Amino acid sequence: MAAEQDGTRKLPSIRTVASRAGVSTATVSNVLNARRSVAPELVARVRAAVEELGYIADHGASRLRSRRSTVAGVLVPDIANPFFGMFVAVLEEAARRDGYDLLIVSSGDDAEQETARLRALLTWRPAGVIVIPCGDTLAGYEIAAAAGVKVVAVDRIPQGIPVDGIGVNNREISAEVGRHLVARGRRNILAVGSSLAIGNVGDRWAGLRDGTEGEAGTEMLEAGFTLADNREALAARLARGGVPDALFTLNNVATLGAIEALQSAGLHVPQDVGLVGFDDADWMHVVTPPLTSVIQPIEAMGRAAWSRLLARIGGDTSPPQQLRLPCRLEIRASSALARQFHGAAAD
Amino acid sequence: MAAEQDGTRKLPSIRTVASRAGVSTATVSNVLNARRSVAPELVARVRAAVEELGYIADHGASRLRSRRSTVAGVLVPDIANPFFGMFVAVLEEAARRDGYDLLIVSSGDDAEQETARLRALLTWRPAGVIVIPCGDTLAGYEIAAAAGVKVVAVDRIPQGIPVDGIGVNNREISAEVGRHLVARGRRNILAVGSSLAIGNVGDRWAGLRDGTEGEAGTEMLEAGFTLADNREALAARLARGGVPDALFTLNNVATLGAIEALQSAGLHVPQDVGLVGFDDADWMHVVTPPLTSVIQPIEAMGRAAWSRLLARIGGDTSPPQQLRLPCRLEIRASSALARQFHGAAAD
DNA sequence: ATGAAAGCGCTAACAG
DNA sequence: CTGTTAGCGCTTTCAT
Repeated sequence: MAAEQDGTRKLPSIRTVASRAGVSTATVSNVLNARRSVAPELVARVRAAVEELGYIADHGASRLRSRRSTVAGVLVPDIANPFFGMFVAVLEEAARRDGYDLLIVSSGDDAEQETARLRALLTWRPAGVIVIPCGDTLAGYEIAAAAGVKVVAVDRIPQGIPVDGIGVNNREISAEVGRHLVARGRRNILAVGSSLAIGNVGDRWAGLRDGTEGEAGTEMLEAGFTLADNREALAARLARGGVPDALFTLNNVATLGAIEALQSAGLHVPQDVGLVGFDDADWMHVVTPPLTSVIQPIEAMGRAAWSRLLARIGGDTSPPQQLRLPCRLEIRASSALARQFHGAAAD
Repeated sequence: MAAEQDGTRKLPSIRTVASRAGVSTATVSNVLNARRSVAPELVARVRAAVEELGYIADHGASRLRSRRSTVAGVLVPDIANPFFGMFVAVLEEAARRDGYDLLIVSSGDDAEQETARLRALLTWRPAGVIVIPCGDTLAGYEIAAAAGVKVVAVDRIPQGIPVDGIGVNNREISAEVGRHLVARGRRNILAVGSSLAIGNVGDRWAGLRDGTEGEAGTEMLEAGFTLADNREALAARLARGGVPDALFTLNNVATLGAIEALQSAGLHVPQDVGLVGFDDADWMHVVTPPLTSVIQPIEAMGRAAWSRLLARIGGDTSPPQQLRLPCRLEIRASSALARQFHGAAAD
């Protein structure tokens, strides 16, 4: 826990500024927050004093008295995952422009941690919280609700809870992936995702079946959350035989794990196995072959999430909204026709 | 700025808990913070009241009165960059275990933003700040110092400022890269980094020259901070002719940009050009060919940074320490011996 | 338009 | 061991 802070020099407070400018603390506050109009001369004196003293207002004290918070919480599964990192970056930019700072915490895809971290966030009395839940039921939602803290869920939209949700058209775009693979001659598709306990995974899996109905066999592999888990789960599946002629990896970790497992198994993409990944990343353009992937509108999601939260903070009491933003399927060589490549290799 | 928060139900305060438990607020505080010993029975009553009311202490108010802060600031160039994302993840884990929460902000590799964001952090009166500076002079350091906020610099260690610094052995490991490339028959090495204004870049460049002295020609290309900048700067350089027989990319963005530029130019790795990158990432194992890269001890850096900061917060007033952690050169195929291919004219 | 004073939720100092 | 009281830095009445 926090240790003593003996080195903390006493900072100038609003009182220091007030006495230096020869005004009351109320006037300083009004100058700094532009809430009531103040005579130009006093404004100048206050600004000068602030400058000379290097005064920096204490947002905590300000929030305590005014009951207005300018900090928002962000809860993501893992800040080290580039997908979430990019999302947080967008969020930060948007929040900053509206004068908010961000408390960012990770749940590690663990429901218990999710609740614990959410509680930790609430101790700072944020105006709102943007959360990418672990599962389909936002653990600890009631706590936030009871605290009057606005919640916006992103990516994974929790069921049966009255919160705004921002997600993508998982099922539709996955159906498109299914049709694409069928059109490329794939007849035996293995979907690889973390866990069907996650709605997104279920939707993507369902979408794949929509798009392949009657045209190709499908199979689902729940491969866990870490890179190592994914690699090993798929390796084990491939070792069991009945190798599929296409893989649809349902998130970026699964995609990387699949590439590793395929390389270990000596299977070639796209000749032996076609590959389409959900989530795009810069490196997917430069692997051999370049990866066909579903590009999520991360920036739009971040901006939408923030503007929704801001609206709620501002008092919007309309019914919970759910927004599904469209993804785009970027077709590259990893899902090309198998025969094309066989022919090319033979020549 | 912050809007009204009309929806904010009034939360139970420490007074609510106290009256429900039939004790004073001081006793509640003592139970919750374990600062003074309290009779077992009262402890039980307080805990029960906390539970029933769903009480969550207000850290802001607590900090205001106690002058002990349990929040730390983190300032990185870009949270979307996986390198920084991983670093922040390590930091978060370490901080959490010590009861601290993290305010995370990005500077966008812009010195002006760096100062602005640092100021924003200080409004929350953090116990300390961990910063990865943009350049070699931590803009706005005085502000933090004046506020008595402890600062630890990571990755890029600022010069002429009395702060603790955690970095890596850039020069030594880069010399090793140089020797490695020479041993693999490379005689004409191009280093690609963001800008020599950054000490790390300068050190890595110097290290390369150390390791190649008299054995190979070297050249430095300052390619900027974004992926697009890097790709284009290198493409332009390659188009000018005099193509080198090896590239040493000085950070992960440069590495990706280099791969893209080489692919566009139709140059093959390692036949035409050998490639070694500073910074490792999971995807570098699965590209063709796998990339030789310098692995930074991110986890150790994060932990060292946190423990340094914690020590300072705890009152450590020893002279500023600089820690240089060792990197490891992971040799893969991208820096293998060039075959008898001769696309690259070593001039 | 400005100032004086109260009080946000909490903990520290002081009594008992 | 426990309660009472003051006050952290700020914003907001309420007077003027």
